[in-house]
Amino acid sequence: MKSVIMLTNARLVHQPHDHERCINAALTRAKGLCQEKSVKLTGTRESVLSILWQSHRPLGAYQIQDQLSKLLAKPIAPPTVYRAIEFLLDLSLIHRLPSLNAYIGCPFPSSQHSNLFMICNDCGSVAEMADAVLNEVLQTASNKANFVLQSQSIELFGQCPLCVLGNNDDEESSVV
Amino acid sequence: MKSVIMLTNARLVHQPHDHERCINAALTRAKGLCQEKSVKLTGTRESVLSILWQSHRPLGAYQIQDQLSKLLAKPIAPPTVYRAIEFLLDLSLIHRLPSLNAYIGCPFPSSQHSNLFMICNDCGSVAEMADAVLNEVLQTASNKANFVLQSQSIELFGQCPLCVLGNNDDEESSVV
DNA sequence: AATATTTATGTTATATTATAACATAACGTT
DNA sequence: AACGTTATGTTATAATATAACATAAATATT
Repeated sequence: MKSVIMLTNARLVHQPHDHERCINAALTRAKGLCQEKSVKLTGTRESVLSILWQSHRPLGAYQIQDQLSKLLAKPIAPPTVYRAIEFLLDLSLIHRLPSLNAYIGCPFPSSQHSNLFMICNDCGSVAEMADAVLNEVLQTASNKANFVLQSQSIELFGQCPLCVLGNNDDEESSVV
Repeated sequence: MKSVIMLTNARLVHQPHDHERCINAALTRAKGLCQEKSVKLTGTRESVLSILWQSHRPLGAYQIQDQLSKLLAKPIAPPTVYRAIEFLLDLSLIHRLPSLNAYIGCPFPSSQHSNLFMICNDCGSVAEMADAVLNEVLQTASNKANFVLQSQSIELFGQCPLCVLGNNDDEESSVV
């Protein structure tokens, strides 16, 4: 029996929505998780998380740096950014998308799940999905090869529903 | 009806074998494919492909550069390497592993297949697998989200059979 | 409260991966 | 041979990431 059949933020990502709720929910989750784990969500870390949640598009480390510098109104060096990223990655509050060298907020941290991402080649939006069936298939495939599966990175590239419909006129700005 | 149920080089990768055959087969396939497509497998390109086939471990661009410089006995600049890489990637003679910023020879180019890689965290070996069931599941997942799937990158990390058994003493050198 | 210890951040420098831009050479066609 | 095309050489630099050490802030210990 599986605890999770499927979990995704795809519908949310792929249609207009009250994005403030996404941001608030993410920050609330993060605070709870940090308390739970007795680690500190410092100002810098919270700022980076909040920056990553400004949209459903991933940001590169140096994009984060730019925004963090503006937000804090002082110059920020790369190590500061990468340290915050590392902290957030460790808690699974964010994910790294290896194909893009970019980072994105995780919509359901603390739930055990595979990281499947649907990346829109047009607008750059990224939706995450956890699918029990997929995990089983991957496990089965690994078993066949006597490979002991420890972690995985699944990136799907294509067109999101909005871009398929062509309604996504200004693709660089339309995805919140 | 599927043309391919499952295709993998996992058994080969994960056990001692006559690796010369791997190399020769890869070069032969490459020549055939290039002829077929009327493109040229120049010396540089063939050298890079051959370097990538020296083992079942991926190499970074600058590792390729080192080896290419030695092989050709003259200094090689990055663009030369990246051009050869691009050429080989376009023909699917090699793959890029985004998580590793590294490149590896493809054991079955010209067959339509998803790129699933099983990457050993211990010895660094990489086996490739094409699985029709997996592709279906990914297609289904995409459909559920109205996402039009165009391409994918699937990387599995874990322990290969040899490393699980602990027989892989010198892990850096044991995987041919 | 003062001190020590740990944790987080600042700072400087540099490693690693990848590409842009332009020059030259090799090749194929007429 | 002259031409256009394709491939490679060359130089410089962009983009991503980390090492190493210094300082500061927070927490614990006395």
